[in-house]
Amino acid sequence: MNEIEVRRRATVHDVARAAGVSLATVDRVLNGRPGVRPATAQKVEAAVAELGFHRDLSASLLARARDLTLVFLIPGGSNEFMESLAEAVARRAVPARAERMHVEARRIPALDPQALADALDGLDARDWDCAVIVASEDEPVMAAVERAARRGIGVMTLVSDLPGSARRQFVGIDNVAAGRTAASLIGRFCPKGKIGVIAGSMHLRDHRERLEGFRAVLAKDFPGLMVLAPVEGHDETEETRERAAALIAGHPDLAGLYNLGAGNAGLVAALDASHRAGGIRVVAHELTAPTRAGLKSGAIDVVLDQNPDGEIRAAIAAARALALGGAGPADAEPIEIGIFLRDNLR
Amino acid sequence: MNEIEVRRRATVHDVARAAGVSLATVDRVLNGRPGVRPATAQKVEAAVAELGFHRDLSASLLARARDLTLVFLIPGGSNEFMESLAEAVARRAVPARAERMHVEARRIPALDPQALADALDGLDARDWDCAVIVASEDEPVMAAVERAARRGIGVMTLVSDLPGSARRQFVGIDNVAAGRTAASLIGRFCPKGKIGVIAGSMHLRDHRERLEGFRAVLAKDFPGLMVLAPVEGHDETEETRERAAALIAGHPDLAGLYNLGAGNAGLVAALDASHRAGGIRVVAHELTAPTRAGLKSGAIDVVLDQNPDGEIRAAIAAARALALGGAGPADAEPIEIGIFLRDNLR
DNA sequence: GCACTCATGAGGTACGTACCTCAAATCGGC
DNA sequence: GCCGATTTGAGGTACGTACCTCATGAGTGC
Repeated sequence: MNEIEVRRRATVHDVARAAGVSLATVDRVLNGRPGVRPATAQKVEAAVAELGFHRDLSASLLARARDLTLVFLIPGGSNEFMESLAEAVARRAVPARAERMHVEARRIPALDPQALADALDGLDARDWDCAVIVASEDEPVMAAVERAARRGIGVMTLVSDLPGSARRQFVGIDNVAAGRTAASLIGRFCPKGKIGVIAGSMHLRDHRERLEGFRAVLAKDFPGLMVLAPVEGHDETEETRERAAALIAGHPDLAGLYNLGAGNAGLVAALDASHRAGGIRVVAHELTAPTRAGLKSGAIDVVLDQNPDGEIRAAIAAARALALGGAGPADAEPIEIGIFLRDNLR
Repeated sequence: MNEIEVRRRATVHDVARAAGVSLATVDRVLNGRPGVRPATAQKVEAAVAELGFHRDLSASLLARARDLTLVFLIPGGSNEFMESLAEAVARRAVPARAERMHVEARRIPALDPQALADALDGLDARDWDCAVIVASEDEPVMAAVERAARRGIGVMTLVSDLPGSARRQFVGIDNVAAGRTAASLIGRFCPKGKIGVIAGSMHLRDHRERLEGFRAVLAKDFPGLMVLAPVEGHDETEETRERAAALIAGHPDLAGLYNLGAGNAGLVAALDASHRAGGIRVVAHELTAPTRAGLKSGAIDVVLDQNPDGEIRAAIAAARALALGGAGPADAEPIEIGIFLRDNLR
């Protein structure tokens, strides 16, 4: 069709020829099998680089009897967004199967670093090619990621990143930008007054980043607003309700509320109970049943959303890319931050 | 790993056994080769349905010497969004190649039904599995889609749909919802006054749908606003500038402006020249260089966006699904409408 | 019931990779 | 320069589908 089409993709045979070794040796190097001298391995790697060889995933998955396996370790609890992530995994399982991928979601205790580490440690590298975690930034998690990577399991982070670890890729939104957007909306909505902030946990990097972006824009562009110290609702409905109720009751001049974590059913309940819903400008995260209800009733003004289906799709695509390239981080396109008002609910 | 994993996918061999025919016959039926009695073909199809057989795309593409080919026929002209679609195709060409797909973008004259029809007619079914068009709703286009489908080329529509035609799938946003969202934003921004509307062409279904949604919400929720008759800028910079300038000059009480087509560089130029930028609330479509500039300068308040990369990715995925299933429309997930203010530019 | 066409079966090769076996070559140490 | 261990080569089969040939089956018209 054109010059690109004419030029055949390089195959393992080409690599063998270019490196001056046999097919078996190329295979040993590519699949990390033992019994190859470093000097020979280097010859092969040089040929791979020179030819721009990339393993043909279709053929590779066809030849292995087994599909590419990918497990999502998703926090449990009353966090509706995590629920929707798990549902998205289930939805994508069917089409993924057509692409020779087996994807599965497992729920683990939320905000429990040791439970996440244990779940990672429990993965057998013979069964799983890749694991996707919603990371909290804690030492046991870092160490478990390291161990999994060493066993040959590619670890990716979803929603909340773990930079500096052995994770191969992060899939999620720019949380600093999300916080900044929340601030710029709240700032336009509220001429003056106090702004309350509710987080899930400061151990979650995504929450810390949102707070950082939020504070930065408010401080710079809206000096008339005063940000209260953030309180933690641990992403649970009831705890978030209590924190929100306390904020509302304790500050009669509360102009805005930013819940950068989950537990939005509790937030809406507290707003409704206070009879000040509609008088306080509220920005929350993730389009779920409670935030939809809040938007419709007017209790919530804006919801910032990271499309769970899109994230799961991106994670699955990234896993394929990892399996294909073997090497460096595939450049994933960033997930968009969705902004939802009552009128553009999907 | 679990019961799904254990249960092998059905193969052509299984289908042959279940239908009580040979492999060759199954192959003839699946690939539409001649020489099969209708009764036999039906037996095979029944077996396919019963076993839930789906052709293994990896193996299929491996066996055909040729990659799956997909051509995007994208309007040319000064329309920046179309430009970004073409760029997105080029970007996706590389990863698509790893999935054994050849994708290519061709530019054709904009708003020229005959040119589009000719381009479709010029596609050889031996070279192209699938074509993606940005359709205008005109008879020559409908007929050409019909002919292409008859030749065995799967046609999909992008951005603007062509219902009732032989197109297999539409990839794009819900344009009625986009128009409604524009109205609900303009409505909140403007207490009263006249609202101007600029369209590209009323032959484009997406533009008609946006206008429909826009008018419906304004009429229902914001009766204080008066919508002027829409003018056509034909998605060209200069023509849009003239139309916008005329609207602004002709209506000193113009409160809002909705450009539901392209040509935004002209819109911004007209606003700047009028010295009323900032005094008129402006909603436009598609995040491109001119709309970004407009957001930053304050000339444009909100941009509604359909992520071109996401659309191209969805189109490519849909093409795979079509090639795989052969049958009915793959249920594509709808493309999200992005809302961008100055502060959440990505 | 003959010649003929058309439908079907049987079997092969190919795609690019994974994984296996077995023999042969090469290496290091002494 | 010999031994034993390690490294390498050669070649095979398999995955699931596409596409090919050739032979044989069934069906048709006359």
